[in-house]
Parts: sequence; structure tokens; C-alpha cells
Amino acid sequence: MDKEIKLLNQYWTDIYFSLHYAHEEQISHQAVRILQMIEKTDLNSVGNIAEYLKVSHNTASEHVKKLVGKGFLFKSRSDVDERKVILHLTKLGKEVLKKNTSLDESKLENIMHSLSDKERFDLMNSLKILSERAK
Amino acid sequence: MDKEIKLLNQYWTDIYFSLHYAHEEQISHQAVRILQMIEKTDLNSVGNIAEYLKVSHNTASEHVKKLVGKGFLFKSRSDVDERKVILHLTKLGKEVLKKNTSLDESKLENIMHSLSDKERFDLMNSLKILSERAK
DNA sequence: ATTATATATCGTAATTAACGATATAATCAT
DNA sequence: ATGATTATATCGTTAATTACGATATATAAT
Repeated sequence: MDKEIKLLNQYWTDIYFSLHYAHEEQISHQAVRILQMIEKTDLNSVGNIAEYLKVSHNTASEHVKKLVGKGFLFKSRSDVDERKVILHLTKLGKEVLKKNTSLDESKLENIMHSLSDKERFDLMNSLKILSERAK
Repeated sequence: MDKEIKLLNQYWTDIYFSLHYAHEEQISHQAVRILQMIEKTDLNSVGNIAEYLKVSHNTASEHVKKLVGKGFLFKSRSDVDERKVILHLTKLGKEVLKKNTSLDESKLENIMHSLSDKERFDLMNSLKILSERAK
């Protein structure tokens, strides 16, 4: 089983290495984590970022300011508690996150076309199951 | 097909977000790319790094010095051309790369145990095929 | 009215990432 | 053998980044 898991990681890292987007954006690892946090979880405040990245609240606030300035995030205020900021990804922010974490759609399309119907079905189904179990 | 590809990326990013290693190392994106380049390709010189990262040769050399200092890389010299440095990952370097690009083995193990034999086989096989086509 | 909470801003320090200029050693061309 | 080229390293410098503590402001809770 251990060997199988190492093999899976071999496949996983090979796939990402080959299929990730080529054009690397000028964006820090911390910034990607913030965008991911907002997209993938229901955490969405400045305080949440501070906890998530384990930095102080002022640093989290600075990160947000920068990401808003770059047009990756925008803010709204909570109606139940107007001290709280609610952070949202902009269209550009979603795009940048995609470029930094997803597989290149055009490369992927070529490969998908080269697969048989069964191979394609098994791939989609296997990843679906893995993603569900992973949560 | 386009929808299927977006769905695949949804699965892909969900899986990585849930299953990546929790303990984030203090390492820059550029540094990860260098370690990856050395592990995944046959590029292994300082000059290769400069081209790969599109930085000047002196900057590449500085990166290498830092990564050697951290114990992630070590150098040897080419016997055919002694001007050339050949870079290798140390055990620690492999470990750091794993922590930054692979899925967490213990999380993965739990999931693998929860899958049926067929599910596990299909998953391994699908990723194998995808990794082969990706190259 | 007082205290606590969420966020923002300011001043500052440490680190990082990059470059051009320069140096050194090895190899190639003539 | 000599001069040119190549691969890497080092130095000095600059700009950007990342973090923090202290402080401020507005809102909410007691």
C-alpha cells in the first residue's frame, strides 16, 4: 500500500509538473493561499486570514490591501456586524488562482481527446471519488 | 468537453487543497521550481536554472548558493567539462519538495483504505494514463 | 459608559530577489 | 600557445516583500 501511495504521488506530481499553466504570475505563495482559502472554504474575513496564515491581524490586513490593490479581491461589510469585512474574489482573482493551481485547460483538452470513452469516464469518476473522500 | 475539463480541475484543486501537507515550509515559489526542475527533468546546471526561471546567470547562482546553504541541493562537477556544475537534490531537498508538491501520504492512506479494490485500481490506472499522456 | 472586537494605518526592521559589473577557471578556436 | 568564449561565482546595490508592535477608529456587547 505504501508503494502504491508513493506511485500515486509520482503520477500526481508528474501530471502537475507537465500540465500546469506556463505563464507564472508574479504572486507569492501566501497570496495564493489567501485566494484559495476564500474560494475553497467559508472563511472570508481579515481575521480568518490571520489565523489561517498564522500571522498577526495587521499583517493580514496589509495582505488584503495589496490583493485588493491588485484587483484580486474586493470587500463588502457584513450586515449583521459592520466591523467585519467579507472578502470576495474578483473575476481577475479567480483567473489568477486558476493559473496558479489548476491544470492548463488547453493541454488538458488535447489529452482528453486522445482518451477512449472508458478511459475518460474512469478518470473523471476516480477523481470525483477521491475529491469527495478528501473533504 | 469544456465543462468536463472544468469539472476535472474542480476535482483536482479540491483534492490538492484538502490533501496537501499542512506544515508549510518557509520556501519561495522560485525555490520549489528549482527543486522540481532538478527532480523532474534532466536539466541540472546553474545555467539551466537561469533559462528555466528566466533570470540572469548571477541570480541563478545566488539561488543555488542559498539552496545549498539550506541543505536542499549539493553540487558536483561534470567530468567532461569541469566548468559545469551538476546539481543534485539532497535527501532533505527531496523531502521539502515532497512537502510542497505531493499529497499527504497519511491522509492518502486513509482514503485508499476506504476505497474498494476496483475504485483503487481505477484511480491508479487513470492517473497512470494521464501522467503518461501528459509527458 | 466601558470594554471588547474587527480592521486599518504608521513606522520600522529583516529578508529576498534581482541586476550589472567584475572575477576566475576551464574549454575552444586558430 | 594565445586569445576568445563559456560556466559559474562574488560584490555592491537597489527595490520589493514580509513581518511586527504600537496606535487609531468604528462597531458591538455588557
